[in-house]
Amino acid sequence: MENFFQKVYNLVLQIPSGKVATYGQIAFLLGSGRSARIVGWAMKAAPEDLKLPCHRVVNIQGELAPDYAFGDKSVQRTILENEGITFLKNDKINMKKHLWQGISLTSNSN
DNA sequence: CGCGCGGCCTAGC
DNA sequence: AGCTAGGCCGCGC
Repeated sequence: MENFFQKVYNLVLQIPSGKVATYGQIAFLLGSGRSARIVGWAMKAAPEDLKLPCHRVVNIQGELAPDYAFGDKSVQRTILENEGITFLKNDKINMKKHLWQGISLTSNSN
């Protein structure tokens, strides 16, 4: 039985390069759309050895994590750009284009 | 072991 | 567009 955190890690690890997911989406997939905050906490509590692509996890507005997440917003942005993510002029991720929809409807194997 | 708070959020006012 | 309130779980005391 995995904890909520473990579930979060599992989902986040399933996010492919060039795609991004929102905390709310992940939380929803976990069965709790309100627990998006826990997802965020899971990021900070995520062990480095998991190589959790927390940079692919952003809020629903497409904004990057606060500066204290990666130490600097530019870092996360650079990583995402390297992943193929495109940004809007307002420094937000183009959610319309890169929002991860890998699970939701297709196959709920997990 | 139990209560309390805080958090990379979200929706509502 | 900015702030408050809200539901959830892990960690600290």
